[in-house]
Amino acid sequence: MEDAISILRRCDIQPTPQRIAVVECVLTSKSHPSADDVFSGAREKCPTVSRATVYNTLNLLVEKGLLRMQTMKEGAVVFDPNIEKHHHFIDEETGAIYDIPWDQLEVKGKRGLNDFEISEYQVILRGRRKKK
Amino acid sequence: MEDAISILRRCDIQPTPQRIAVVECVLTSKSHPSADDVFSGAREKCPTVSRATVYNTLNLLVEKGLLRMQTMKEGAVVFDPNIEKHHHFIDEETGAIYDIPWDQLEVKGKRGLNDFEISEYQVILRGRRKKK
DNA sequence: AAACATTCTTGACACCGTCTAAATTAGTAT
DNA sequence: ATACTAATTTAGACGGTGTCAAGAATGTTT
Repeated sequence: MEDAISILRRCDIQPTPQRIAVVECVLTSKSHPSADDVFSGAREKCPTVSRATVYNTLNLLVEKGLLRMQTMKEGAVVFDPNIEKHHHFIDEETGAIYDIPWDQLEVKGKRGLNDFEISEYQVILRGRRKKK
Repeated sequence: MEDAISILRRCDIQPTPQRIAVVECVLTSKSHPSADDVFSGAREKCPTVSRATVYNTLNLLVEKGLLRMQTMKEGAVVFDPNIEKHHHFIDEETGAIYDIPWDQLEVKGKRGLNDFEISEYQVILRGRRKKK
């Protein structure tokens, strides 16, 4: 697994201890951390890191295409390290977000969307995850 | 067009001047007002209405099924008076949200979603609206 | 009118995210 | 190494969104 420093270098971002902590945290975290989740995690590795640096770094990573920003939960944006195209399922009871592989849903557009130039899309499903 | 008082009565909500102002505002507003949009509008009809009352009323209306709450814009929830099933298109330049009629897109699920009990879904499209 | 229940307002509060100024750090040149 | 410059980080202030509690106002019942 590529380590945080190489990742940062590959993206022309200077690897500082703070940024390394953020990257390590994002990559090992559950799949859809909020900025605050990352902040807490990064604090453990680098106790002096500030809120502003975490936000700055996350935004940098989004700019460079390492993360996607998703506004799905109320009140807070979440970050998605899965940058492949995929859909999302939101458990209405727990709020958990699950990735749905792109090819498990097929979306077919009918006529009538001529006014719009679509650059991307995704399906957002809501419901309950079955306890198996 | 049904007036605000009848709408409130129909939903077993006591029609007070403040609530009437909120309902009138939501129904005549552009299609996806934020809570703050509604607050500003309601202030014009009822200058003493408070922020808290606007939030309370909007949540009441969502409970009763008169509005849908959507978390699509960053930083703020928007309310959708269109409670028919429909999809959404978000203009990435302007942030404007357009409704896409339900039958203009067809979503077909493949096998593999057995773990999930889907209660609702929608497609979110992003891009640019063509200036015709 | 008195008692009661609803509703509304005000102001305080918590949270998210951004911004700024100042301090620290890293990088470069001498 | 030293000095200089640029990049980065920090702490705290700030604005916006949304919630909450206490009291004031309103309406209803008796």
